[in-house]
Amino acid sequence: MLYGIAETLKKNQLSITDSRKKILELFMRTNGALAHADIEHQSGTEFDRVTIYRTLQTFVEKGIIHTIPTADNSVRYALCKDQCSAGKHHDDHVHFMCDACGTTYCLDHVVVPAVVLPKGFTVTQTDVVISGTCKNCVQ
Amino acid sequence: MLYGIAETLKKNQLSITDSRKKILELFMRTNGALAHADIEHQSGTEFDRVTIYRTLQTFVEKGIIHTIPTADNSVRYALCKDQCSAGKHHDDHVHFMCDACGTTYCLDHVVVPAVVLPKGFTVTQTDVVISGTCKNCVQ
DNA sequence: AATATTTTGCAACAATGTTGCATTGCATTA
DNA sequence: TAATGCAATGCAACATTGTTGCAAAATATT
Ligand SMILES: [Mn+2]
Ligand SMILES: [Mn+2]
Ligand SMILES: [Zn+2]
Ligand SMILES: [Zn+2]
Repeated sequence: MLYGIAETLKKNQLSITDSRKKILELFMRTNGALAHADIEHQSGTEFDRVTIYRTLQTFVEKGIIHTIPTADNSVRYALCKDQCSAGKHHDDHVHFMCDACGTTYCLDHVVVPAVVLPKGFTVTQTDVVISGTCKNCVQ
Repeated sequence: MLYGIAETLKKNQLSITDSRKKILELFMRTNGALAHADIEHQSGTEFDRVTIYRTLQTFVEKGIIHTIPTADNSVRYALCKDQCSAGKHHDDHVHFMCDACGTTYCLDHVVVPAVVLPKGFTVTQTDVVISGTCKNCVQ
């Protein structure tokens, strides 16, 4: 189920470069979502901002990571754990953002509830974003 | 239930200025959410960008409008129809964004479903953002 | 009408994101 | 393994979005 770094890149027909390896590795060892600034500071090497933008965009297109909508409209990314592929994301899980520590979690086992809409509305995608206190911040 | 423009401003201890009147009026006659750019172009008078930012911020603080999280992380605002007040929002309704026309709806009568989270997680706020095709765009 | 308080517009800045292009690095093939 | 073609990177320049300080203007209060 879990693939290595080079393996994941190859499987998605991406050439193996230093930035892609380091950024993907950071996602794999991180518990929670990452913002652009996190990647800029924690990826080990100092990559150009533009390179990071382009790498993230490529990963999203290939179905390696997904973006997360947040209540404060900050952009965050997390690894896709489902069977996502190029152009087709299936990340139907709930996202949780802790008000105390700021961590954003993918709650992969919490299924998004079905919502009944008024007549005439067709659903393509449902995003559930919950904020509150996480399991590490309760006292 | 529906208050006038000056009335709403007074009730929230806001002085009645041209920008606040025009921007609040725009919200009241608009069906759906507004982005900063919409307000800049449709408020009738050309207000400074900064004035618009500050007016929106004030309205959010007073509970006159609320922000809407979107899948594409664009910032949108809509009138609060519930009993929101300074510092306390109660906009527990589902938001819908049409992929065809771009309109963002507050579905005031669609209640946000309860979501059961893992042990240790405490919920403060649940946002449900649905995208798809709206009632005006189905063919 | 005079005064005190708020709000506005401007300028300057910060943060975030995009594009074009020369240089560099990766993958392929000989 | 060396030569080649193609893709990715870094840099510069720019665009968009949002923030802050401050003088001038507008609003509220007396
Ligand atoms: Mn996720
Ligand atoms: Mn709403
Ligand atoms: Zn936490
Ligand atoms: Zn529509």
